[in-house]
Amino acid sequence: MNTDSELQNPEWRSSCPIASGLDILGDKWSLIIVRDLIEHSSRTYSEFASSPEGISTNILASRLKWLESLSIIERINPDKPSRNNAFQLTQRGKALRPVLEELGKWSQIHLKEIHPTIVKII
Amino acid sequence: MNTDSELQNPEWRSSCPIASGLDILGDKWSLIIVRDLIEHSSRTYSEFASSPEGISTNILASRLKWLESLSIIERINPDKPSRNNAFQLTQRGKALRPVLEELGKWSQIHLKEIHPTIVKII
DNA sequence: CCGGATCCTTGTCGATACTG
DNA sequence: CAGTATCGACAAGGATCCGG
Repeated sequence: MNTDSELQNPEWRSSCPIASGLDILGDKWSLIIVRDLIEHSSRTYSEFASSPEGISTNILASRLKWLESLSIIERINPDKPSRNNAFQLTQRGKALRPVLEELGKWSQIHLKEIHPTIVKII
Repeated sequence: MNTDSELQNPEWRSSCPIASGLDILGDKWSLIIVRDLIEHSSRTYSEFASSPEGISTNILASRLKWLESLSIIERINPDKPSRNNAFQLTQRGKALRPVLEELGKWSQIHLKEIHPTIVKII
């Protein structure tokens, strides 16, 4: 998904909106990052890393770059870098909330039999 | 995701519903299969394979098994096998429709600048 | 033909160690 | 603290083969 050359240049499998959304967000981590930013509104690198799902640092860095290049997230302080410079959702990112809400609702209803300890978070 | 030993036995990263939904559906192909079954209500192996996204046959077979083991899809004729035995959504699978609708809406609005040929399908 | 299984190559993931 | 480097494991993709 994210060899440097592909940053900001996704490969579209088709013109279907659903497939195109999955071209960008169809992996195990991107929407977890968005979820964290819906819950907390602002998050640093190490706060992402401490989420219970346990993303590893290289994957986290690559996903943050990816989502930033797509204007789904942004650095709160665009210049002066790194150290304690947290991320937040853009408008485009905030608009993903209904997607995550519907997914969360579906999971709570339909996964509780096979995943007994599932609980509401968002 | 789908070594034989893991069929029907997903690994849950956390108790968060969103993360759990992504544990099952967070890849590039599973929701494409669900989308096809929302559009067409019934589909054979080769019909899936002919969708514009171009899934390869080994990935398709593995995802169909995976989704079937999770009772998201099912064979229309449970016994008498294979040959032209199409798949359909279960209730659990049909309940994913709002998730796909929200994703499709988001993509149409927010991806059209970077993906000019995006069009509505579902 | 259709529904896969198999083989092989390439790419991506993920753990851990390390650096500015 | 915010990443990058490295390396092994595994998944994706393409091509081809096979049984009914």
